[in-house]
Amino acid sequence: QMPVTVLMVAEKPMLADSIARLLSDGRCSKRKGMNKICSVSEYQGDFMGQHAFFKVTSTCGHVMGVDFPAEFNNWHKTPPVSLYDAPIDKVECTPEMKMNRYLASEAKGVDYLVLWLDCDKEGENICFEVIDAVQGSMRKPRNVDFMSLVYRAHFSAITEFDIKAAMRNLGRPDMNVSLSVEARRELDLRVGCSFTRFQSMFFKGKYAELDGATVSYGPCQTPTLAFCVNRHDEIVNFRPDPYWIIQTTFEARDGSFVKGDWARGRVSDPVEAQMYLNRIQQVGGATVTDINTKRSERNPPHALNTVKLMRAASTQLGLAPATTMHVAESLYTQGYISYPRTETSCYPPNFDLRGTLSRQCNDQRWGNVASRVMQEGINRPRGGFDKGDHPPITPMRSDPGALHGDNARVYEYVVRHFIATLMKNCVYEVTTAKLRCGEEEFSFQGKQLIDPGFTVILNASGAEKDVWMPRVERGDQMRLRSADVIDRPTTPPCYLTESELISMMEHHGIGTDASIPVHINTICQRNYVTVEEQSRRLIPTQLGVCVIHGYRAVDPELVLPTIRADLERQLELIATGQADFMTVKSQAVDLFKRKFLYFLDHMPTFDARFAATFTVASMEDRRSSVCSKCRVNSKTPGRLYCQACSGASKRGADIRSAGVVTRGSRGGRGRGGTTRGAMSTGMRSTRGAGVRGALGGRGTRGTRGTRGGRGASSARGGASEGGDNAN
DNA sequence: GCAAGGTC
Repeated sequence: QMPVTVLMVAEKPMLADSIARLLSDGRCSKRKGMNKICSVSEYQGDFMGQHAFFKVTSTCGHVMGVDFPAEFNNWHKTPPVSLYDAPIDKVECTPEMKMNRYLASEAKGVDYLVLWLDCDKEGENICFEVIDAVQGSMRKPRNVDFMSLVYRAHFSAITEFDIKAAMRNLGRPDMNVSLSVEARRELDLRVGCSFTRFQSMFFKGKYAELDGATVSYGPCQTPTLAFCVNRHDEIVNFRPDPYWIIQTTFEARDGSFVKGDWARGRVSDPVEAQMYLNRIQQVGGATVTDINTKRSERNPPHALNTVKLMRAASTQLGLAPATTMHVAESLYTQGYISYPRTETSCYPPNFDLRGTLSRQCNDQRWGNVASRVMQEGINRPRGGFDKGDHPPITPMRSDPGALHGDNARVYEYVVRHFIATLMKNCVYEVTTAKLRCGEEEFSFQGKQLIDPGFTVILNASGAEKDVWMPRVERGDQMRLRSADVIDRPTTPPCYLTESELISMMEHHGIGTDASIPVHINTICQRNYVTVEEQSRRLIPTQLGVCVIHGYRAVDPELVLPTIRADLERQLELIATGQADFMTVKSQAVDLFKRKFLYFLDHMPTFDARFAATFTVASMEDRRSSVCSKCRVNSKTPGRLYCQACSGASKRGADIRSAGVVTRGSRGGRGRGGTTRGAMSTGMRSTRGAGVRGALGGRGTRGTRGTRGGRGASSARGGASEGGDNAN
């Protein structure tokens, strides 16, 4: 009997390898695929009761991407609003990989297809990309529905147990889930590109400091920026609130001094504070009324996942998330650490904790701690979540001293974190003494470390330290050595740290573990924020602030962190089969199209924030060929500054330091003129036919009239919606 | 040239 051939496809080369090894009990042979990136592992076995020849390979993430047809990618010939109705092409993500051709060639003459793509929405979508790629070359018996030859493996961990169980219980790929991803991809493209193109063209040449910058919008990047600007606004709008405290020093029996914390904390009236001070000074001493010792413990951290690594590397190593992931990737490919992109924060049940730990026992830096943990026995960590993607990030082998720089530092963190997860709680005691001074109460505290536990290896900033306090007993009398009224204003919050921003993004479901560093990079590259070197705090530039304030004035929904969650909720209806793909998609496209048209109508409102911040590039300025900053006669036509100076502005220096503007009458007219100009550039089209004639095709007046006429109710609906939202 | 999502 001839064996059947089964093609199995995973989402990344490394996974194909693992799956083949696990399913074949290590008896598989491996060869390189024709695209040099993927490989094929082959083995013989059993499939549906038949003798079978298995070929396990993979894609490399998505096979296909979305884009507009070439003729829509000319910014000047395509009105941005037409991107809401434009056709969308699927193009190969990475043409060099020739992924479609590769998959088709491996599928030649194959009888069955088993899809091992990641068990998330994107993975379900890639399933159908693979199906499209192989459908033409698989063997198709007559009178058999092709999809009956296609199976989907559902697995939640890359372990022998899970993978073999998945193979025994194969299901089918879920078209609805895939369609929900398709809808999201389409929407992100239409919305992101339309707003970005329109804004960039609107502002082109308008303000000196912007200098032709791309003014982008995106459903992830913009809410991310909004988090930073929110904090900026809190800081700017902060009004210090004065308050008064009483600072006291008491003397213990042994002659040592200790500061007392006033039970009232603070008062808002200086006269009142003075009154209390007088009373306290009259009493002149205090009695210890209570001593209370409380035991506290801190748990070791959960197993390390991507988000935690990025946050720790930002705060403790001062590395940008993108840098951290780049370094982690390189450590992974060199075999130092496990796969670094994972959401899972607990070890799988059969994880070899002891083996992993034993490989660290000879290291000079932490070997003694690792050995001690080996001897005393590891503390199996509790808590954390298994997201079913990959095991947590752990060290795989020791470093013989070969690693340097950031590689060494990230590796060290991964090792220290791993060892910490296997150690005991940090235990300490806090002793609080209460004092009575007439009617007033004070207290002071001391802290004693009982067992440092995991904190000896993970030198986190919050490591518990001993805090000294004098020895006192209940009933002790303590002399008041000093008492003063101190006035203190409340202080504004600090700018967001990168680590806090990552947490907020994760909490609101903005981006994924893999895309969070990308979005943070984007808002830096677009000149919306700068990162303070030491603290890694994100400080919005004037441009960043203008963009967010502009949207808030027109349609605040566009920058809310919920905008993505709301969309995902709609898409979930597609995924669960409760709603039709086309219906939900066109509703969402329609909603954003209305928002976009509303935005166009209210461009003067949006622009007002920019006009109040930046210098209008006058016509003379634009015609002049002398750079207005360095006065060198080498300026690119149409730009205010020469190449050298505008290069500096691209790094953010200019926009940050941009002064407040000159709003002359000429500037006002100039702005109006530019507005119309940009609008008509955006709306006028000679190629209206394929693009829903109503929105293109006519002159400026006609366009506005036509749009108003055709979609008056919807456009107005958008308007009132935006208005309601503003309240 | 534009978004966000995979992965290398």
